[in-house]
Amino acid sequence: MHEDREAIHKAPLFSGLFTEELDGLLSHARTRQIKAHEVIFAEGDKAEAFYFIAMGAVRLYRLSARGDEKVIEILMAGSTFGEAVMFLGGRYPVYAAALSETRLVEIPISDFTRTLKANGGMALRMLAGISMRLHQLINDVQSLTLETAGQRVAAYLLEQSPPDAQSADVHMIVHKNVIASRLGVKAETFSRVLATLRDLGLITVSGNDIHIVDRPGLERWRAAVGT
Amino acid sequence: MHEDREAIHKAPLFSGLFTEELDGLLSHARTRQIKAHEVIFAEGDKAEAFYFIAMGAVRLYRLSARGDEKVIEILMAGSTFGEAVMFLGGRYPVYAAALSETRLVEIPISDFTRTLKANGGMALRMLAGISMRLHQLINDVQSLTLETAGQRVAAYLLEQSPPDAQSADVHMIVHKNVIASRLGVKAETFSRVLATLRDLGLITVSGNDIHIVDRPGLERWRAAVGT
DNA sequence: CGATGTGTTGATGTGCGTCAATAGAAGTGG
DNA sequence: CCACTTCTATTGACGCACATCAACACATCG
Repeated sequence: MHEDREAIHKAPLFSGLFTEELDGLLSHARTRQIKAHEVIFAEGDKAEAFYFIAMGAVRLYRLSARGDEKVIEILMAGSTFGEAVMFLGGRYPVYAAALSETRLVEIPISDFTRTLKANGGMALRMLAGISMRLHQLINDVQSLTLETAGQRVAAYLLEQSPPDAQSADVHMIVHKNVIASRLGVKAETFSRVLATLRDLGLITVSGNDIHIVDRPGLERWRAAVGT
Repeated sequence: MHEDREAIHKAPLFSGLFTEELDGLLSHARTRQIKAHEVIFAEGDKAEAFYFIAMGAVRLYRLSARGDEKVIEILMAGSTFGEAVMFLGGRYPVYAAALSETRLVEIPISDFTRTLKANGGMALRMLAGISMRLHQLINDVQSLTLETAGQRVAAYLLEQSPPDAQSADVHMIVHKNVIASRLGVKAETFSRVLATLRDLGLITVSGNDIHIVDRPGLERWRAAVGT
């Protein structure tokens, strides 16, 4: 039926669904092709659907009264978004925009709640998924208040690479200013931190590829100073 | 049966339960009396129960590697905590400690998940509750990155008072350093902000009671400068 | 090949944290 | 009920991490 059926079935939220349940969920789903930088929904918009990213990448963000932007989350293909907020008075609490050419599967909320009621396990998996995001946000709040910019950047590099490796490669798919905003840092500061890490011999940078030369050293630098 | 039965039934999460369901939920519940400053659980502890606050107040917080503390949430009587994280690998992601003499009802997770499976509506209400916390954390992340300390303090005062009033009274039950940490500010800065607001004639302070003299003015001050 | 966007680096400013001193408030014990 | 300790809050002086402003290097693209 749907061209992205298989991919959707692999998403954590839906992996436990039976074939018929998935069909029911997707019965009114439609595919949307989104151009880079295009806004998918705005904060305050009525939430009538949530989304599965079949291809591309999406950023969720907030705008301050002065127009400054804070990226809350960066989402890649295979993720869902918008489902965590549907229960919240029916309004999206964030903006969503495509970071690159993106293909989305748009699933109406009504189909979703119907499937949810019929499938107890799905409710539990969804609770688990939302809990993970909750946990992530708690981490963000902590690091925004208790850690330096340098520590946050280092933490980002470390969590983008396997924990037990001596060295690793991190490829930054999205623009650096987006990552910077996600980390709660200005783009200039992000650049400077990478420069000092490079000068310390902990990493090498070429374009959007960062090679972590000395992971343990990076961990130590993070714990010790972060500046 | 349980002395706090009625109060528990009024909590949003449980208000839709039938009598027998509530009985099942509370069948293994026990009451715990907690002294001020006592730790209820630590980050990383195995999550085997969640809690209803029958009396008193609780703070949820994180500790940095250097021992610095960030208050994530302040909870008063009638609230539940710990239920949002049970799905997360069975570990609490935060510390919980009593802010004053506190009486808790401790409900084992096993009873909870059983009730959850039997009651689809409860799963939905729980999703709604977690979504609210998620929303709150998104707000926190935004204001920590895009607003000044002054704006956060002003926002706190404004959300503690009715939106349409010209003036209002805010009573701070917990110590100012706890509120400050919740807002992501040092206690000294919190004190200074209140002082400038007082000097501007927007509020008056006496002990733990703040009187908002000019709410619209406070809103304007928040939007305009925040410093 | 100019134009536009992204990243780097330098100079400068400042919001807020840090350190420190003091004043009250609250609790303790005789 | 009053000395004494202990804790919370306030206020000042100072420093620093990071933002801001600005100039420039590069890359991409029509």
